Amino acid sequence: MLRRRDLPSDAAGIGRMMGRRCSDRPTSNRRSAVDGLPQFCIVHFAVSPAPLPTRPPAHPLSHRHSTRFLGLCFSPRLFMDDTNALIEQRRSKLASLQSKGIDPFKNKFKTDIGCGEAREKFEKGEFAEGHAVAIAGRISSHRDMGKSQFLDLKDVSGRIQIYAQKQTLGDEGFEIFKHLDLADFIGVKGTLFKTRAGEISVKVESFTILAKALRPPPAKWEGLADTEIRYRQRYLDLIANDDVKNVFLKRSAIVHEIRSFFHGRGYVEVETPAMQPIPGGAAAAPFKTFHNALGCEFYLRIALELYHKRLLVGGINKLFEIGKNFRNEGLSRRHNPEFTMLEAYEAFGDYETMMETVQSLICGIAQKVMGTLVIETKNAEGIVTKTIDLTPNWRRAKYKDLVRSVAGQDWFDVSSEERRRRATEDLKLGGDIAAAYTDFEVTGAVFEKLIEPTLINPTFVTHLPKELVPLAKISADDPTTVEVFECCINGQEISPGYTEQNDPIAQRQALEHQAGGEQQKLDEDFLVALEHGMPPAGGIGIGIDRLCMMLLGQESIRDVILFPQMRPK
RNA sequence: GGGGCGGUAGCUCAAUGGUAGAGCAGUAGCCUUUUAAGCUAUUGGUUCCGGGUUCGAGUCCCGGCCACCCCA
Repeated sequence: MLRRRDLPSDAAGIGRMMGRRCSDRPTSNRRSAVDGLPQFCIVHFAVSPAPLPTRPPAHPLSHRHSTRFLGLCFSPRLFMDDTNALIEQRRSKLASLQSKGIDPFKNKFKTDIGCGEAREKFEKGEFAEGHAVAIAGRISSHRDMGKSQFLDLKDVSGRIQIYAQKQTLGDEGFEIFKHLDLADFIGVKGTLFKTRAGEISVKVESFTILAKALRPPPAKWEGLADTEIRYRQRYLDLIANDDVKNVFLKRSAIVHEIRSFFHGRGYVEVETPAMQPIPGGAAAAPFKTFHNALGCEFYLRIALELYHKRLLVGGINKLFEIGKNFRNEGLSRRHNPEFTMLEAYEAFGDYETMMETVQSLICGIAQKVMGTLVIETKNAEGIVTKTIDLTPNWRRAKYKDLVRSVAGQDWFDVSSEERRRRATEDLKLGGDIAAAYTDFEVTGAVFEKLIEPTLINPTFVTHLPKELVPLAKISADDPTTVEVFECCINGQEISPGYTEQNDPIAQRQALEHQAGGEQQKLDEDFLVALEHGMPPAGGIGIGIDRLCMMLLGQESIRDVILFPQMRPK
């Protein structure tokens, strides 16, 4: 969705990230090949906490294997000298367990139900008192009563209390049980019951230590507040803050609904290149990388669009893709350098078709994931601070009418100099309007600063000036505008949609005009594809991160992205 | 890029320029249905880093790093 306003607004971040090579990326989290359980690097040294070599030894295996080995075992943070008394104590408990012949890092534990599920089923009467369960989870709190102990066990399904008694576990078993710390993973076999206080619990008959935590977790009650730790070590955030975990579980549900929506309408899900020789489909600064074997540069994609249109040419009539885009621009509450974009195209449709699609999609998600079409944001006191009503049909407004409503009915009749004067002086947008702005960019600033932030309930803004959108078709009823909508919700643009340009000659002219002869190379291969004939089509893009912000009431994009971009420490 | 706010124990936070504290967590005890369990005792600090002012700096000044917010 190529638009003028996508031009970089901040050159600060450019350069910093340039030249980073793929191979610099950290090794991703690995999973055990044996049973699919997450396996932490710490495992490999737990058995022998001997002094480590300062550098990894040369490894005789292939490149791939040695990389994997390094990623698993020689993470530079592993056994850093940031130990403190708490870590020392946990290590000595580990050593004590090992001296008893216990390996507190297991490969597998077979559960038959989740912690929260077991609790729920007992509550609903589906499980009777005494029902046997095998559960596993992380210890989230601990109440020591001497010869009996209460612990809370948590997994993704929720929490359940477990109750361990000395007489059940025996002297030896109980002694080992007392080696447990907050944050350890254990597996438990036992029976469901309700305590005197009415708490649904599992009476422990046997237990297995599955993973000993060698570092203390964040406080159980206060949670984790330090934003830097929350983002850099998101796993701690997820452990400590249930509401954060729920945001990401809901995000998964939202993406799941998007997929089923499009599959249900007969769309084909596609995957197109993230590494592109010419980054097109938007006007944004790209990241550059280098392919060694091919000996040439590639750019990380800034949009999906041009490859999707190639697929329309190829006869895939209805298609969608959910994927990462990368823009080498500033970071903010609403911008992350990599972000997730949905694009969808439907041959023989137009922007009207796609307005219906966007509305149905978002309403369907809201209904299924949030259970409502009225999204309320509450503050810390629980008072509703913002309400977004998604009930169809959504408002439609022409771009020029909206501008006239705030900038004067004669806005488009006066001279461009007068428009610039009014914007800077009367509308007090002086700081927002650069001297280099063209006339339509001045109007664009009026829209962006004074109108878009007010569009809380969904509004399709239509009939945008043709200069803003070079990839769309001219409106039949107003040739100065294009058949385009911008769907604004929550004061920000959530989804643009077009009647896509399928005239290869008009497309070339528009791109040449847009490119301005400087920063963008023309994607000739794309233009050749159009010359082979692209069916008329409607297309949309939806920023998934911003959609999640809106639906989940999050004010910062960093709170809907698991690992937001941070400057390396 | 500019402005603002901040960085203190594992976590959440205090501390007029004058001995760095609390709660939770931890440790050692007591307690076999507790639940932010309780009771007793107790450990724990390169106050982000580097300079400076001062008899004395967590605090004031300068520089840097990191993060968040606002603006561009």
